[in-house]
Amino acid sequence: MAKKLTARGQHRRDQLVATAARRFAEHGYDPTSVADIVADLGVGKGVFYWYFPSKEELLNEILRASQLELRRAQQTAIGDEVDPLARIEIGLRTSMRWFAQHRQYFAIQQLAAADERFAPTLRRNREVAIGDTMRHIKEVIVERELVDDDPELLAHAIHGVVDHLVRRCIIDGGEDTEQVADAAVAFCRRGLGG
Amino acid sequence: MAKKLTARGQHRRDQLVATAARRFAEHGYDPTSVADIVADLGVGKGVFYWYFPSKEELLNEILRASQLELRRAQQTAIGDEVDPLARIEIGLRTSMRWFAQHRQYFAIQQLAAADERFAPTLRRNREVAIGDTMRHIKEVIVERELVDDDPELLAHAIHGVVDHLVRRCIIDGGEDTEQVADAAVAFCRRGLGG
Amino acid sequence: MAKKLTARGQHRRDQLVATAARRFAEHGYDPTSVADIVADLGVGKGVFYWYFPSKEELLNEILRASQLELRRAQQTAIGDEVDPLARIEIGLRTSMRWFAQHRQYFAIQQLAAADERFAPTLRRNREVAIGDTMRHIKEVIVERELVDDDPELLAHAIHGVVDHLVRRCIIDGGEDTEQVADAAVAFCRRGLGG
Amino acid sequence: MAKKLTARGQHRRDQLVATAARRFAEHGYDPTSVADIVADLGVGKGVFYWYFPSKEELLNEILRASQLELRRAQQTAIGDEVDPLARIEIGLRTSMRWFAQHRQYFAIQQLAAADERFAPTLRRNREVAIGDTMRHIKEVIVERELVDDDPELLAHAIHGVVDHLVRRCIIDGGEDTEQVADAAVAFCRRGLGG
DNA sequence: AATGAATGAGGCTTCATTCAT
DNA sequence: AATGAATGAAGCCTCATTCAT
Repeated sequence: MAKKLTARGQHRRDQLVATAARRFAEHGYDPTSVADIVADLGVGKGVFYWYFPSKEELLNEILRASQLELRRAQQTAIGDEVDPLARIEIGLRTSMRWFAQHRQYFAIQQLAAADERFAPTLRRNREVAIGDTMRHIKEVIVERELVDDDPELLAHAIHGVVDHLVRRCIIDGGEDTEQVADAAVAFCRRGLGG
Repeated sequence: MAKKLTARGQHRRDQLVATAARRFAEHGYDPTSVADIVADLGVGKGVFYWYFPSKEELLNEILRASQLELRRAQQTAIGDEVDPLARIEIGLRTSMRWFAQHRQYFAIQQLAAADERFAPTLRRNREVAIGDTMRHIKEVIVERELVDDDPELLAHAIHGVVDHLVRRCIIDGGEDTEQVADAAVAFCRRGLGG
Repeated sequence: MAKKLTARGQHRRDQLVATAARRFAEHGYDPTSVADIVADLGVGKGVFYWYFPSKEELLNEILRASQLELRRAQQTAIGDEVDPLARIEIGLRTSMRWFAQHRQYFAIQQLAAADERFAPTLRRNREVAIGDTMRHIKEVIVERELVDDDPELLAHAIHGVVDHLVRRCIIDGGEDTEQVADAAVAFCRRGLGG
Repeated sequence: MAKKLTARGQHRRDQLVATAARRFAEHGYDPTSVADIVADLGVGKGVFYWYFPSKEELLNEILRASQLELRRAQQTAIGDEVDPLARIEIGLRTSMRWFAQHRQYFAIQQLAAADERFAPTLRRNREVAIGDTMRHIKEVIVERELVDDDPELLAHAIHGVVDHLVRRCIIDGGEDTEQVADAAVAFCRRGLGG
């Protein structure tokens, strides 16, 4: 599937992804042309199609890759923590920090969410993410015998809190990431029946 | 500014707005061409430009008009209610019901939010909406002597709750509007220090 | 051929001609739309086509009418002057004054001269004008026995002087019409062998 | 600013300029569509925009380039001639021959002169050309102590003679270029006080 | 691995003209 | 006489994609 690339080729490819991600985040998907992207790097148009089959597939790949990165960051941070509530807290804090540091990926997700062409990729991403959170929540429910709660709904609620606070408070509002994360953690712990 | 329109003209114009809104909501702004819109109505392309100066301006107008409609619905529902907390509750319930019934406008707002071309219009809309809510919140703060709280932040929080629950629970999740609204009201009343 | 018009109709028609002439002179023929013209008068588009069969025909008419007017002014000024050289001088002075006072018609002639669609009308106009001048010149030639000179060439030369001095000195340069006319007269009298 | 072009690219570009110049000269600027130009060469529409940013800019470029060419021809012809009057004569003859051989550029200048979109470029061109002539005239004035004459006015007069004789006698009238040039030279030498 | 060149469909918009009322 | 509405061809330009070198 994936082409073998030389070190130089991998570098070029990374440059293209980074440049495209920046422009997509700043101006949107359709308003960003392939010509814009390659012009930013000062290379010819052929380069783009050497590394990616199409502009649409590039955005799909950005969406998949960014989620993969975030997920790895979460797994590394969680390590072998045994308390499920603590794992949720770590995951949540990691998400907020990661989006605060990679704002273009947050913007790209918002933009893709309003575009039917990327719905399948986003749906798959969301299912994975919700599944991760749900596993922790189920353990919490078992531990605390909260048999009436729907773990999927709770997972959605947590993601909603993260999503909204990142956008309005951190990105738009410029507030301190750690403080906002503290508030989010407090809210979600209570929300999970603390 | 606004052209004089006959009854027939007003009807055509309304048809164009409705058709465009539906297609924008379903497929996005850029993927919807003016040709698509007029083809849906079986009229010539010139018709579009008789009523609107540009495709971009049409979406701006949809954004402004939809907010105006929602606001009127809220004002009618609030009537001369004197309790500020009750006014907030009515406004919130009205919003959720209105978006549940006019889902295309919700979709259009999401789509515009990811597009720099519509940022000015959305910002103006948001300032008006936040201002409305803030007026009620300030009265609540005075009544309850909650001098430490920032009314603007609280207003944002309330709008965030409405926004998110409408999207994930009502539109995506298909849950019952009144039940979701009950939850939102409960949360926001507690959030305002109830 | 020509429609019977009420007094009010004639007034409307004159307004349209004047408005169109101004816009043609200022912005050119193609860049001036019928919509521009009627909008200037605040009337509907149908009005234009009530009075003129097409935009192209309107410009043709402006060209013919303006030459007719200028010619009448010359004939009135010449009256029954018997000296052919004096008639030429009067015609020349009248031309320059008339163009100085009706600059839009000068601009329209320049513009039409660069447009093949109006070549036939302009050619007919020019033939009439050259013919007028030639008649006087022939008398001069007979009187002075200048049998070697070509009256048509001399007529062209005179028109060239008028044309050029009007454009560069009067219209572009803003110099005094009478002084420029004096110079033109002196030059042409010498040019005719004075 | 200017793109790097391969030999093939430069050839294509030259073809486009030549084709466009011919059509502009024959039919005018607005009546010539980009589709016409590329169809003449049997290439796709995109080719045009690979080489030029817009149709308007192409005409501007033609105006600038043609004046540059003429000016070079004059400078080459003048060489190191020391007599200013002789330099004026050489410049004038070169102009008339050049326009006789490149009639499309003469037509394009006329057409641009009636179009406000090209006024800035034409003004700049004219300033350069008038400046060239003025330098020679000033020397003539110093040599002959003609302190009362305005060099700029005289330069305009000379250009007017060239302009008019080229149009009416050479292009329209089909007369012999050298004979017309002789007459122009004689006239201008006398005009400069010979 | 990369480039400049080319394609051609399709997008937005304009406009002369026509027509029902 | 006049209007608002409509038409649809045509214009300029963009762009994802392909290709020869």
